[in-house]
Amino acid sequence: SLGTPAIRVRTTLANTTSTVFSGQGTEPAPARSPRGAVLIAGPTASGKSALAAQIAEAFEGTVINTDAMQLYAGLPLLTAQPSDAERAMVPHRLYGVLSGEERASAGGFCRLVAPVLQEAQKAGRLPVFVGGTGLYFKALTDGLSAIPPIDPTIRSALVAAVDRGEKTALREELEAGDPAWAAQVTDGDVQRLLRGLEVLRGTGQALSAWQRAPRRPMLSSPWVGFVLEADRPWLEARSRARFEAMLRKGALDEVAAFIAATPAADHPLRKAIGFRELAQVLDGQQSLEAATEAAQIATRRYAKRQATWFKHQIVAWNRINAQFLERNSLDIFAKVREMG
RNA sequence: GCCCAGGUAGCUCAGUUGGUAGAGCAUGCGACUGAAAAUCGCAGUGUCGGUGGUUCUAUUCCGCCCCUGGGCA
Repeated sequence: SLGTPAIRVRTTLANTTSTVFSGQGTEPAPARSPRGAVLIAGPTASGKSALAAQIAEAFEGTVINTDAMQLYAGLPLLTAQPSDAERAMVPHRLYGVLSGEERASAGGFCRLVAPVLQEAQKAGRLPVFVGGTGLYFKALTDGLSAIPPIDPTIRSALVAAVDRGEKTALREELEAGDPAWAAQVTDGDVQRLLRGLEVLRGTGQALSAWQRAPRRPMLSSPWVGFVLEADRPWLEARSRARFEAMLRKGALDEVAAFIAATPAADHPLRKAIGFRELAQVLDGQQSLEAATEAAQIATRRYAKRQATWFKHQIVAWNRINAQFLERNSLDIFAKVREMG
């Protein structure tokens, strides 16, 4: 139907079925992958994992996770990690590699990426980064400031101070030591308040000063970025279907098993969308219908935050309508080919 | 049928000793340099159940009616 040797991209819900090319052998899979890297960002449930797997398969690439929650092991279903079928199709890296003892961060992500990237390049495989975490993409393309790791006891001391109600004093400390950063941090934003202070205390230098220094991007070679976009009703219908599919595949049991195995209340996966909602179902505090509805709302809000980020923070990428991936696939593949 | 408690934003509710109203959540928009599926900021919206009365003025007081929940019969 596409006239040329067809690359047919079929998106799937919930990363269930693997997607296929129906090129009947005519698709000229390049013998060598193009140099560089492919980046695919998009809101949840937009079909980016499937697209990434497709591109990686066609260009002999390696899919590299660029999603904070998917970095963790423990809730592969709920965090929508690629299915076994997709993983069998093509190498996937950095999915479920952290226990939760080791916490993800933008810097930690970069440290994880470095060897994976090197390995792919050495093997001549095209790195295909996919995920929904805008900050991680920014770290890849723009780099982070070279702030050394901060002694975690500094953070704990700060958290303890906040718990003691000393926020005002902390705020004053930040304003004195790093006025530029303090000006950007709203009163309610404890997370950024603490970050500013831990850098100040840990390095003796203001975070804003670190940030003024030039940064080195993770990706030095050429790359192409794609941002998937979609109408909200379309996206919402898909995310609803995906959540229901997760439930059918045992998301509730997965959450129960996770809680049993990992009681730590501060485990990062507890912030995964749908976790709290399903935990409440297990506790009998909420019906499954109510939980589904609540998870849906959380997902919608998350998708909006992602869209805002991609719209304003990631400007130079190719915008792709996720609703017509098939129609756009030739264009996408062409852009990947042209990159090198 | 009687008694009681309610009917205020999309939802849950607060409030006005009479001068046409607010919080949280939701929604919309936005910010974003090591927690980012995180964290945070800004912004709508209301015939205050209906109707009659008292009053300069009623969402607020009074009567009647309607609806919801509980109790008694």
